[in-house]
Amino acid sequence: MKLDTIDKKLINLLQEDSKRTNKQLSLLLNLSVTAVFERIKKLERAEIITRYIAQVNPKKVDKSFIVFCQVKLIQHSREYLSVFESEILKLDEVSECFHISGDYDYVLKIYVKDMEEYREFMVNKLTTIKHIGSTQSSFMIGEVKNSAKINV
Amino acid sequence: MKLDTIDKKLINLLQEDSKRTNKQLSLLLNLSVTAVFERIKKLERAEIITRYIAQVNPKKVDKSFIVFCQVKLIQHSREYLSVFESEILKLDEVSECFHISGDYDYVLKIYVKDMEEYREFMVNKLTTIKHIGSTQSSFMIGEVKNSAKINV
DNA sequence: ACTGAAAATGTCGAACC
DNA sequence: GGTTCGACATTTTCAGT
Repeated sequence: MKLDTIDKKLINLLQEDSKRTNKQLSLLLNLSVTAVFERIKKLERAEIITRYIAQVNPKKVDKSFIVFCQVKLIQHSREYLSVFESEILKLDEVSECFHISGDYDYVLKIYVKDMEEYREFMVNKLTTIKHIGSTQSSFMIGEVKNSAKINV
Repeated sequence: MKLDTIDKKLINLLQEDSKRTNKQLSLLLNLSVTAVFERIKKLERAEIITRYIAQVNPKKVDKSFIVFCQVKLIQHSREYLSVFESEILKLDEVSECFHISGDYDYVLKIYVKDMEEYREFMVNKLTTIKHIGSTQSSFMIGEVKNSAKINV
């Protein structure tokens, strides 16, 4: 699907705040309410906008200990990869997991309450997964930018 | 604020799909529409739910080249940190940036079109920032999990 | 893409358990 | 804390042009 300037603006606006009403958007974009409505539906149908979510403040829900954990497997056979990946999907603490190039195979973003809970997670969950070679954890000290936005 | 089981369920549901209507939520939670409405307002007022956003498919908007870039500064003085951080905020390609412990100081999540655009970004934007010691880029090969969710 | 109108939801007060 | 009821405002949705 081809996107014009208005589509791009609309996508950016909805990535910042999806609770804006079509009326508000229509004013920002100089369109009618219906035109906005139709553009959004088109973006949804084209799966350019995939979903709408609420964002939660980790500090207020006892998940302020945030860790980036890199994982290396002992081998890179298809089987090892898929065992690891399907186990990761089951772990609630893991919010994101990406297969990456470089020294390590995966990077995980993990939300827990504190170091103790992280230790529990590592010992009883993550490192019980088969075929893990090594891991390296980086703890989040501060959040500089967390836009969750792809600027188009 | 103290959260009961229903609050937690509600938070998880809204993190998965914030477009659910209060009516749908009321059925899922065995509450009245009004009760759902009031709980959500309370969560918003308490800033437990901070905002609502649309998620975009990077492949459909020409941003399928995703990079985790770790950055090390040459020194850790307050001044160097804040110069770096304020420069990062200006870069549209950087969706997320966190200050982390460990070998590197920061990790960045970057969305661009392709390797060429990434090279442009590195040469003309990122590495022109003062006080950067070294960087290390990991390219995303695959997405295993991208829930953007904090399970409570 | 627009206008206009119907249908669905959101919002909130009141009375009550 | 929870409920139902009711009413109005707002928004979504869709015909027709």
